[in-house]
Amino acid sequence: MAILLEIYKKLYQAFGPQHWWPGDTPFEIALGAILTQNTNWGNVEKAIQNLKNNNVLSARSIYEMSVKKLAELIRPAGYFNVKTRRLKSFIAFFMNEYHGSTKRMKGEDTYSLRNKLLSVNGIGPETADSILLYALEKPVFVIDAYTKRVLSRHGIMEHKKSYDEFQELFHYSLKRDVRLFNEYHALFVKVGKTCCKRKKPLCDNCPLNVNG
DNA sequence: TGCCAGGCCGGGT
DNA sequence: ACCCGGCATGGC
Repeated sequence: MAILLEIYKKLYQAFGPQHWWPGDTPFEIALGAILTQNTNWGNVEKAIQNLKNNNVLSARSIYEMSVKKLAELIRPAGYFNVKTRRLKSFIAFFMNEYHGSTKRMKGEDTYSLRNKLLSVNGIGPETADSILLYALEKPVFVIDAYTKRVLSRHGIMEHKKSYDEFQELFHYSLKRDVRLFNEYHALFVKVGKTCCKRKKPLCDNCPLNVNG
């Protein structure tokens, strides 16, 4: 299955490096992963900026913050009531299990850490894997709506297949490399935003269609 | 101006 | 094991 590597090369040639994740620290990346659930990244940036402007972008600060205050600050990210609960759940887990230290969290075995993250209310497979890959630099491939759309539209895998089935395709086909997984997922988002959009059945000058 | 955005949960079948 | 409604703001 060298096809996945071929696709990667074409996307990289077309779009270049994406410089992900757009966040300064592992903790900020983890928060961003929760805030961006089904949400435009631009809105997430506003929420994170609000936290920064109030000097509360830390586990301890958010842990001690009232629900009302947190909801107010992350409001631009949408679903703010739901996401306030989810941020609180994640940070309670983060404080209890790792004393608010991303280094400690990073030291845990990837497989068991993933299962623990999935047990936190509000963290599903994509959010867990985004934290593992982009915040903790674990070689875990992130599947999202764009990945499914692009692969299904190009006949690589049926859209209805599960998250785990899509992920296995990458894990079995590619070298487990953090840099590769980082760039590849970011490129799926890029191509999904630019030329593989929802309502367009197909697009000309798609870098994956040119030649073959 | 309606559609879309880097999901996930809980209840029902 | 799937299917679905709910959750909400802001940009185009």
